[in-house]
Amino acid sequence: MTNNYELYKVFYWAAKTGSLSQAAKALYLTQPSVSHAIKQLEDRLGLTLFYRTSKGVALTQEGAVLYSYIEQSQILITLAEEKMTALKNLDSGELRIGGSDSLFKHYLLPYLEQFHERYPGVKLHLNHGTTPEIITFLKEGRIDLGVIRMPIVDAQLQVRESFQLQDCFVAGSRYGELKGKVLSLAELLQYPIILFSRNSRARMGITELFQSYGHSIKPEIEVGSVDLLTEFAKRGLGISYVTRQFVSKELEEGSLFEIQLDVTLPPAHVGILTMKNMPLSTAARGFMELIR
Amino acid sequence: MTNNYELYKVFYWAAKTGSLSQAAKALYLTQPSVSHAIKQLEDRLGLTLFYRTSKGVALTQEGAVLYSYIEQSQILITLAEEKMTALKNLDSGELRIGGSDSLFKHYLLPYLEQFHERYPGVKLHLNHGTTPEIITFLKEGRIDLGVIRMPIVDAQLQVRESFQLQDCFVAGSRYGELKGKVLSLAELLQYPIILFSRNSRARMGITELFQSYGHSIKPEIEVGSVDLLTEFAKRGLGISYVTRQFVSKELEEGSLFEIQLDVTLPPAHVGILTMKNMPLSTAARGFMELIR
DNA sequence: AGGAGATATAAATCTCATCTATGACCAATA
DNA sequence: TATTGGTCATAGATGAGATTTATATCTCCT
Repeated sequence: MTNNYELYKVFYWAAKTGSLSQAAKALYLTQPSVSHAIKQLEDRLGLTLFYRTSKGVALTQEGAVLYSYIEQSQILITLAEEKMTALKNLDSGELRIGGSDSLFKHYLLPYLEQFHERYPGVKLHLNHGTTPEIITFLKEGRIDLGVIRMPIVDAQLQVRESFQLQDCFVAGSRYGELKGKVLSLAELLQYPIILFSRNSRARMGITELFQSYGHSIKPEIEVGSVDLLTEFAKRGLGISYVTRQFVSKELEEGSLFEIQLDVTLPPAHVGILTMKNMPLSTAARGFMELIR
Repeated sequence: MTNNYELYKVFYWAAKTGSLSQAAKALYLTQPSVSHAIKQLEDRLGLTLFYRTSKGVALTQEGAVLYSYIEQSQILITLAEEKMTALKNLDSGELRIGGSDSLFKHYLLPYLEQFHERYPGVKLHLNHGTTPEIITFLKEGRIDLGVIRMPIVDAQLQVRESFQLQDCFVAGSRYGELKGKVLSLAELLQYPIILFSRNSRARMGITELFQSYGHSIKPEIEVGSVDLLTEFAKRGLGISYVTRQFVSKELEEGSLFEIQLDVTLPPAHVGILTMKNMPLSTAARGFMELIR
């Protein structure tokens, strides 16, 4: 059955308008073309589909049966095309991003707001998780892009470096005497240290750094969120290792201050992860462009 | 939007099989052809529909949305094609016949039985009515064919003469003395006559016939069905004017006998009516062939 | 390293959908 | 009754584009 589905479109319009000429107009064809197409369909099906009269065409019984099916089919295709246009124009669709809590809150939020304002039809799905989880989500196709702390080495992933983050140690008024001083790592370790929980990338980074200088950093307190790091430091429970940009408000208002060190803490980068060799959804592409 | 719906068929199979090569096989095309078609569809929609991998293709988010619509659409087309095949083969469909009660019962019944046995999937619709009603039904497209008593003159109708009917006068044992005799019309009119009701064709025919011989026939009793004509004659209420073929059983068993006349009653014909210049449904064509 | 599978690309081919031109038919006018 | 304006059908010419063949590229698996 090498049926050309194009014929059904012609049939649909002929039946709908009750006129081959009108169908031709609707399809931007000529009347003989439509006439020929209908004849072809009739030949292939082995049935007469229309009565031809001097003022148009009318469906036969059998044509009417066919129409009841084809009409639905055509409506679905029309809906599909509308949906596709909507997806293309970002009037519809969804954007699924994976990232850590803190990155969402402190880094992505303004972009997400901006994106949502510009494309209110696109649904946002934010998936929180650790870096390995994010990568798994990405590989399983459950998110369109991941936002994580660099570096990442994975052959399947496309990485785009974005924003630069600077980590630092901060304290509250309880340790006010340290303001303005420059501490060595050994001196710093005299004070109670508050770090993010063990499995985070920032934690791993700072642990390695201290080791490379011959020190071992053991936190007094371990917490599970950036907010708690900030809160604990403010209340004088210790010195927190945080990302400077994530506490800029506290630094400005003076509820926290940065501890100067005699070594330079290496900057970290935020990386935007996508699957290599896989096309981005239109929504994801739109978002990538926005944060460029 | 000069969208070739054929592309959706290709898309459907590519998505369904998850492989352009397999889709090509299913569609009796080559792989490059399918590859090209998909690319074209993607270009027209402005969206990427598939991820290409080394072991086939997989739908993108947007492709999956499209598929949800197209799948339904294609299924409907498949169903439509199956239905059309069934209609063509008379595994399905309906046959709508209009006719008089007596013609159905005495003339059409065996054909209808035969037709139903041969094409059990075709539904039969029998519409009873007078000749003018039948013609109206036909012109309104409510029946496929009409079975009526000839003659009919109507430019819009196609008439096919069929069976020949012979009308005659019959009586029961009450008038046994007439058996074997040959009566003139005048003699016949001495007896009470039972005729079919005024609007029937048979009634009009016999009235005209008597008039052409200078007589006027006025029935003692008028009835509305052939069955009553028979019953009344049997019970001796008068002499009924009936179609010989419709009372063959009674003539055989002797409960009625035919009255011989000195004039010949003209035979009537059964005509099969269809609309001129309008294609017959497959079912109707099948039936016409059967009763040839 | 090589083979077997997948898809992509390029250029040549040829089908067949479409067009123009015309005919035939019908209905409603003048 | 002839005319006009609408319908669909038919025939032949044409050209766009679908399809094919041949080849490249890539990935996975042995």
